[in-house]
Amino acid sequence: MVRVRFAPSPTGYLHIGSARTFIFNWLFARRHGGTMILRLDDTDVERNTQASVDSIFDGLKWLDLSWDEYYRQSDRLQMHTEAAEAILAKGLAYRDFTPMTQPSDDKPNEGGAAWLCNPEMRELSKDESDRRAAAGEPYVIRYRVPRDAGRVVTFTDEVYGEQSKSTADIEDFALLRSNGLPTYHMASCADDADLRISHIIRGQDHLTNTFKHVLIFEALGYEPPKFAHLPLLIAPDGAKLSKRRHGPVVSVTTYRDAGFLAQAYVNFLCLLGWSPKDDREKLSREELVAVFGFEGVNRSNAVVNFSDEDPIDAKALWLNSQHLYAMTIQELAAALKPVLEGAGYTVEDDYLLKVAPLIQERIKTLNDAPAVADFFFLTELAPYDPAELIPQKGDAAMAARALDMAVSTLETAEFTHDGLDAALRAAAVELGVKAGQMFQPIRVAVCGRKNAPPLFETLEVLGRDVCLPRIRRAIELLK
RNA sequence: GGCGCUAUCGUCUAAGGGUUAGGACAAGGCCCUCUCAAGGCUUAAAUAGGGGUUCGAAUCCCCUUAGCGCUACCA
Repeated sequence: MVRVRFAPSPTGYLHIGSARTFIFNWLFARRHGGTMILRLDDTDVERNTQASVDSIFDGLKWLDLSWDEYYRQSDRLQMHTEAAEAILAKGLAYRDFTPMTQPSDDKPNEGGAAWLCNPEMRELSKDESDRRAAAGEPYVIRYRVPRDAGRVVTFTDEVYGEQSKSTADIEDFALLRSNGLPTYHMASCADDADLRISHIIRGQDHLTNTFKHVLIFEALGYEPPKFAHLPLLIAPDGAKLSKRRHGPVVSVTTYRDAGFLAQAYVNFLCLLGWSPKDDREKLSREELVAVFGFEGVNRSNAVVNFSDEDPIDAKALWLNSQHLYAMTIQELAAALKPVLEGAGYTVEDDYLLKVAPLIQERIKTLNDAPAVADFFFLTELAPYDPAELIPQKGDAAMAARALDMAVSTLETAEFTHDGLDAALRAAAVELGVKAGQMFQPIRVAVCGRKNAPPLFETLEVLGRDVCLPRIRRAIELLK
């Protein structure tokens, strides 16, 4: 039975790297008919915030990612503490009464040898330890990492393969803090054991921590789950993504607010550090579930490509456009409606259904829609430069003639794609100008700009009652 | 400093002993075309460096270099 968990600590917004970790867990669970667990690792009371919890839920909701079970570590503290006490009772851990060092002078062992343990505390007699604890002296419980036998801790990572580390290189890490709260290592392992997690899928920054976790599982008398570590997402400068250094690009809500489709963003994130091993780039959620596996996961960190000028990875944008093109008109219209309304336009469903196909392959994000489709919704066109009405290799007089001809043609033409096509082309021939020279002034008159969807469809959707006044107005502007 | 991990076009990646080292994004060009897109074709662009092993190495081994991670009573 596959049971996986995503265990963020609620100390910030939902980071895109965290989102990717959730997605890989989720994909793995869905692929194997397993259980997805969301667990808030909130043992650090100093740094947890409700705002962060909200941001995590917000982000996951937008990405449309679900979970089957939900826990908070803060609700399970007693179990963690008991687990730590049990390890102490077994003699596999000991009390360390060393006063907490000041957080200010904490450059970790810079230049020096690795800190392993304080032998005085490690070798404290049980009587002495019990006496001092009973007297109320504060202490932390440390794991007594086996040192004598030259032991090597090993595990097999599903992504990184065989891993081993000598216990001589593992320090006596803390299990329980002097305030009685468990450390991350303790709480995480106790929960993973208690929740019968089958696969721990998490960032590679935990790869070396895993040796400690294997030791804890062992002390707990629990067979360690399988581990799969994921390469990290990093910035173009090689540093890990941080809000302070890199800004909003690290937060998933940024992409939601930029008009991304959740499925496209999920697709993009999956392609960072994982590959389906064929040449597919655009994959639907179902396709991802069908092919996701650890064999496709890379071992080197992936760069999210952004810059100050282009804050969003170009490939993410391209993938989004691919998903946009793949949508049905109904789906597209539904996604577009709130965006268009947000821009202040009144949007009728039937009308939107006709507009949507015309802008579908002209937008890369939903947010592009208001600018691309404005003339479909504006009662009065925004001011434009009348010079735009003048076609290539033409002059104002030619533009005026074309527009005059357009008016008379459109007064009687059948307002369908084919009808307009035939009528306007015939008009161009009659005028003795190229089709493009005829169409360009009309396009600008009707759309207010040179770049727009194909003319006949556009006129058809807009209708005669909107087109004729706009063209007459353009003729005025030309004078 | 110690320990661990990693290294293919600018970026995401494929190839895991024998390939002209493939694809995608981005960039350039051409085609299509009523503009813009979309689409098609195309150009440029990579195995970090050095040693081995082998008939043959991007691929296996070692060293160097670089990057990242861990080295907290953070997670």
